[in-house]
Amino acid sequence: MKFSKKSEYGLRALLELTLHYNQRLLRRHEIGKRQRIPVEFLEQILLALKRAGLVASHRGVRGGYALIKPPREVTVGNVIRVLDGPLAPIACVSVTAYQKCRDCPYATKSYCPVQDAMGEVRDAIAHILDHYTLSRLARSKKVGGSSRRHE
Amino acid sequence: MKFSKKSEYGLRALLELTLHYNQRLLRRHEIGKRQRIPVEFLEQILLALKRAGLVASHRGVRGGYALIKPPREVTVGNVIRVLDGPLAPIACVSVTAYQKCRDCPYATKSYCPVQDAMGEVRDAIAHILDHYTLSRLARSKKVGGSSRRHE
DNA sequence: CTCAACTTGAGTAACTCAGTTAAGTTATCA
DNA sequence: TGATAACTTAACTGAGTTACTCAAGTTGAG
Repeated sequence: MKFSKKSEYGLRALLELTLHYNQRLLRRHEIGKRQRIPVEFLEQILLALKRAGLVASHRGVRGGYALIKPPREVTVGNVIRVLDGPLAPIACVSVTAYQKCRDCPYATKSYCPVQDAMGEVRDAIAHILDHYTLSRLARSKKVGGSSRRHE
Repeated sequence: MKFSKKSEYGLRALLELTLHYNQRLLRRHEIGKRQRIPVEFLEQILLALKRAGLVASHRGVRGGYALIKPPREVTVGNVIRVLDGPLAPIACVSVTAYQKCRDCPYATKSYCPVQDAMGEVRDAIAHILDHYTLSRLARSKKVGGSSRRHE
């Protein structure tokens, strides 16, 4: 039950692009240095985000990357689905990538206990991440309350 | 962002044991057949659950496995943490296995945007799974509402 | 004292993750 | 127009994980 580095780097890269939204292009090297992401790996990530229509790139000496959708309209859920695949913890409760379980004794029945529990989890994750926008991410400052939980 | 087969099988095995709680021992072969779990793999899972104090086993001809904690006191969260490790989607928001991010530019600061979002997710997952008990799992019948979502 | 069960550890094929390498293509500016 | 600094694309790799399988035990009821 983990998100990949790809998603984490992707979010941090988009955060950087959000901070310069409508201002200027950022070179991958610049993003990589500021967010401490290996540049060649970052490349792959930006490419995927480009194919998904979230960022655009310009080549040449004054080239670079820019966010092309308003930060308010891009959610963390969008980003993670592009880079990590569906949010659902098991395929049989996925909304975007449903797959029937093979070899599950409940697959042919009208209910499944595990599906029941996992469905709730999926809904909760999706509800949070599909409402968490890049602009909110960019606004986050000192945390108070439940984060920084150290233990 | 996936739970492993191990967790899924583990839950289904415990479900089977829940149905015979305080009644009789179940042989691994019996559990494996009814829940369609490869017996040798199931073995490993039951062993882990035994070490975690959830089940007990008897050897010999009339041996088998039994749940030793009341189904009402065992949660899906417990089980998944035993079989899959911490629930948190990234280590820096884990309550049970916190680890500082290496090489994150925010690691030394007093806030982190990604941590913020992921912390919410962790709390939501934990809240659901730490309240979902085996007895509830065993009671689940025909689903109505948000499950069986097919798409 | 045997046989059916559990116990333990080691092994493995397939896959995924987190990058790296290399060989391009484009666009700007001198 | 040509050097150069950027992006583009695909192939490759080493380490680790997943989902098992195999083999050689140990235990205890009958």
